[in-house]
Amino acid sequence: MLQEIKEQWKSLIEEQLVAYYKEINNEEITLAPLAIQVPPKPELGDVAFPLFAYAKQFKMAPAKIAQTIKERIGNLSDRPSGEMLLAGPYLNVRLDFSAIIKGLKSKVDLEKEHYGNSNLYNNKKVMIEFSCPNTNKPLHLGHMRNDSLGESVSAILKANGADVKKVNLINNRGVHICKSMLAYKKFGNGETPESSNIKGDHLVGKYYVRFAQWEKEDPTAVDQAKEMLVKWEEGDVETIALWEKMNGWTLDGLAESYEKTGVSFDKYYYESNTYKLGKDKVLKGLEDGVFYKADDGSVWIDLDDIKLDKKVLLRKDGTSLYMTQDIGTAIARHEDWPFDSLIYVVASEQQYHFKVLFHILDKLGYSWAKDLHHLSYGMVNLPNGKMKSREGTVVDADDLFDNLSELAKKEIQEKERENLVDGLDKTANAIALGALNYYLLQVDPTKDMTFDPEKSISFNGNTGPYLQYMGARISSMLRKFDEVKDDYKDIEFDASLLNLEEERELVKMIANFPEVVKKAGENFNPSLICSHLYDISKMFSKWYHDNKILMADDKSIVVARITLSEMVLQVIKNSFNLVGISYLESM
RNA sequence: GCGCCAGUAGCUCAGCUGGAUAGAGCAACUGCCUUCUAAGCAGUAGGUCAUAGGUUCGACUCCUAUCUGGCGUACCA
Repeated sequence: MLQEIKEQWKSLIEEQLVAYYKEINNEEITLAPLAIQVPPKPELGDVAFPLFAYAKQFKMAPAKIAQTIKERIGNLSDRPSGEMLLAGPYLNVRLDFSAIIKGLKSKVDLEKEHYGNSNLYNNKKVMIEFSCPNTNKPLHLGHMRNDSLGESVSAILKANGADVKKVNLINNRGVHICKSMLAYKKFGNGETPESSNIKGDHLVGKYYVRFAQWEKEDPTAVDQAKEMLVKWEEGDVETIALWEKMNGWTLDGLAESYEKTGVSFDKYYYESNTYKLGKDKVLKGLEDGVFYKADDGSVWIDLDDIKLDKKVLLRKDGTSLYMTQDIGTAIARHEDWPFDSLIYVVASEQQYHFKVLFHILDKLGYSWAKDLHHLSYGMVNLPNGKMKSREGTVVDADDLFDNLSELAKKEIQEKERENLVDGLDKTANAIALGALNYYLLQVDPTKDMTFDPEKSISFNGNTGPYLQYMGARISSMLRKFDEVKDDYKDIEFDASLLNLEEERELVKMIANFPEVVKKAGENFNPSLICSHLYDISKMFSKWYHDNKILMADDKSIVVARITLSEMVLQVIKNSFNLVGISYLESM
């Protein structure tokens, strides 16, 4: 709606430019397409058309061109609605909003929770892999960024029409897994999550750390872990039994964490199930001459054709590696569910790995290798650098969440809103999660980010709770309106009453929402939703503060403003769904 | 060494694919609760957009070089 009118103005101005040029030079001209921009200040209008680009061809100052075109269009009897404003070299238009608002209202009313959705990925089957924990330790902040991104991008892709399948890959085999097993075997004394009262993933993590200590004392430790892996791949009964027990502990613990943080999957893959397929495919590739065998028996690929070095695919002892497993997993997935696209949400440090993986799959002759995409996200660092488990600087996911929830709870109690809220713990958890997700998604996914445990996640300012608070205030107001609704039965919605600057801005942001969703979908970028969400909330807050809505003197104005508030709330709710923030009716 | 990425206010981040006076939040200071939730609103202060060149009517944005930092280049994942 808004977009169409902008386009109409654009075409008209382009038309007039051509006509004007012909008039003064008596020849045809082809012009570069006119740029459509948004003026920096609302009082400058709603759309801006910069005319710099034509100065050379016209041999005329852009301001002069703008003025002339404005006059020419002014003389036309038939032109799109809106008022032209001259701002030096810019020809701006202040749009007539009543028609736009009406159209927008019926669209939002009709589409409700689907408002903003696009058909960008209609009929596309998109598989998205994220989280992918090791079964040797609990989740930390890095995983949380991964999980937030995975969930959010999934929701955004769905909103853009895709058929999305969320998959997890449990990294439950390899030397590192054997490390915690070995340490447990040596130092565990039969301890269990029940006997120690430690959450399973944390208990296993304890032995992973224990291994690191032992490794320093005993130089044969790593070799022992490697031997264990060989035994594991041979199916040694005792090793497998221990492995199953400890994996079970971790997975139970992880399931609990996922549940708490709103993370879920349509399907789980386990490397223990796919590595063999990977191995087979590598051996097949060896037969077909795609790979080669070194003297010691290890299998390699030469990556000279993509200007990289060589990469090992099977160890000399025959066991498989990360790459081998990922080859098998990808193939298994495409067989299970032939996707149009598979997105791997994995940290940027693994860019090389995926470049090579995609290349290998292509070499093996899988045509869908070109549909694989690595959504590479930046690291989460601490103020003094990287998180290091050995130095105990890892920010544990469970601890972080619990701390935030506790803070939220205190805040509710301090405000004496315990009884006004829909369950103290429930609300506190929702606030903690909203704060966390918004914090992690606000930043451009591709960029590294810094997390300061002391002060990073707050509940004031540009934060999740701020947004939830705006939602709750609108919700509260609408409830109050609902009680007296009958008094307004006969009042019709009059869009022309919404002509304050803030109201026009809110309308523009509502109208713009679908484009934001689409762009976020194109770029796999939830931060775009976040900033739009913050902008509209902030604008609403200012408007709400400065103007009476429910208490406005004129009944027609009440209806107009309530209607606008409803639209804003719908956009806020729909945005929440895309970035993992729960909508709270009261907080 | 080579490859990829980044450098914007004291701190954490935006900056719409080259346009108007570079914006938010936090922290600091100042106002505003007999009015729809003060987890709020408004204001003050804070910038040589790492540096130097180049392209252009116009550069935080594009190009080149330099400096700084991160990551990768494992028979770890």
